[in-house]
Amino acid sequence: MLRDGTGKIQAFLKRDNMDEDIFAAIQATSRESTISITGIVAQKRPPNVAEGDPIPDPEFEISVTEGTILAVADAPLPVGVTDDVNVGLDIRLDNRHLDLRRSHVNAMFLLRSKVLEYGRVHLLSEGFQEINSPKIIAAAAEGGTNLFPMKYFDTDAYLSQSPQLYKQLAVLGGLERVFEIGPAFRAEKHDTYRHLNEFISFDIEGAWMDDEDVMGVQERMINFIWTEITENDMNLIDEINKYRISQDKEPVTVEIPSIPFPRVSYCEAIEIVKNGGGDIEWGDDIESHHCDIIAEKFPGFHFIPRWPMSMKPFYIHHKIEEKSENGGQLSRGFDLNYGRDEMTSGGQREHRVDILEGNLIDMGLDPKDFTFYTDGFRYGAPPHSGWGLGVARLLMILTGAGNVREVVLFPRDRSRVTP
RNA sequence: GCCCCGAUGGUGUAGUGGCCUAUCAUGCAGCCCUGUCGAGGCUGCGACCCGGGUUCAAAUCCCGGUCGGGGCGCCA
Repeated sequence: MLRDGTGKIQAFLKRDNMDEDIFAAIQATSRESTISITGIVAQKRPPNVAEGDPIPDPEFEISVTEGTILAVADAPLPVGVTDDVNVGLDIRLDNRHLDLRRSHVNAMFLLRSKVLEYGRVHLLSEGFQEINSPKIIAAAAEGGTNLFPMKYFDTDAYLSQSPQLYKQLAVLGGLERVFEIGPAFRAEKHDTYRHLNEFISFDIEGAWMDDEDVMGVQERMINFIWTEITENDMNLIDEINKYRISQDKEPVTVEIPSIPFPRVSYCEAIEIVKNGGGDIEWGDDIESHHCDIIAEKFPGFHFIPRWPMSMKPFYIHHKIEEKSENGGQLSRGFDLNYGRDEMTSGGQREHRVDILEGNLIDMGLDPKDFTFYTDGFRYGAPPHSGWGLGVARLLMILTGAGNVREVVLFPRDRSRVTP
């Protein structure tokens, strides 16, 4: 059996058709060795089937006349490419180059490429342009998460944890609608199925748009991706499902999510969690176990808009008249969840520099420490909004992967920096 | 950072104090057969994470280490 990037086909060897030495060499070579063959493509002899059973579609094979062994594979293989045995994720990742040869793994990465392609196509169609922002930065672009420090010649620098500031500066500069697909680095010691220390973030930012506008962009983009996959790429889903069925796992289905996605405001979400028996109060974060309760009612994509301002970063916009029933200030920040998992966080940004500085003070921060951010807003700024989406998390939904590591080529987590 | 769990041939596993010179599958080696088609048959190869301890006896119990898994926090 031969396999290359485009599929697999059986090569039929017969002593009479070829040189005896070549026949013996190919017969004797190890699994996964790389060979080149010359031969005639022919329809296979039909298999014997029991009476009454349908005759399968004709298949093709190559009747080999010549061949060369290009590279011999060592044996045994550290991970079986065609073996029936299940292999642990850690061993697979140590040998990712072999793991990728497994057809369902290969299919997952083809699908990943398609998701990025369709996302791009859709954003371009809505007038967004692709940008690239620096990943080496001098200071935090966004509060909260820990940064990886690095040496930049003689000064200290960090790996960027978000393109947030730079995509905003691009919008302020008049690029109006921008998006970026790029890496983000977070020095958090988390260890879960949905976190990595390096991940690819799908980010957009648009001028003259509010939070509702960019939620619209997002749901249309996701709807477009799902639609295109349904129309063009079900062969990849089938390949994944063939494997899943062999492992007694439920096959994945691709159901195009209808738009608009439900909006479950933060205040409603709190009520749902409370009514579902969760211990939560207005002003608390909605934690994973709370999301489980919400997901019972909203198992698919759903937005959670209008978080309390106190829980969102200083750069999120708020309208002073938008308060909760208990008088708490609401914001224009939102999340997009799928079931229990957070896919996106975004919102309308604060474009007024005096309010930006007021937000910092309200949060107990010193505006002097954030001039790298606020200085960009001193010369006029349009209202604008945006979001960041975890690409691997989206892929988890489509592929049924239980871990983001499955859909990231060479994942970087707390305990893995190789290969 | 917190809580829980695990480590047996290359890979995935069975085994909870003596029945283990350790199970099964896959793999590997050799042979036979074969238009077989991720084939079939036979024979063989290959493992109890490391260091201490308890015990007449440890894969199995205890302690420490290393590595890994799951959950939480935080987030995308």
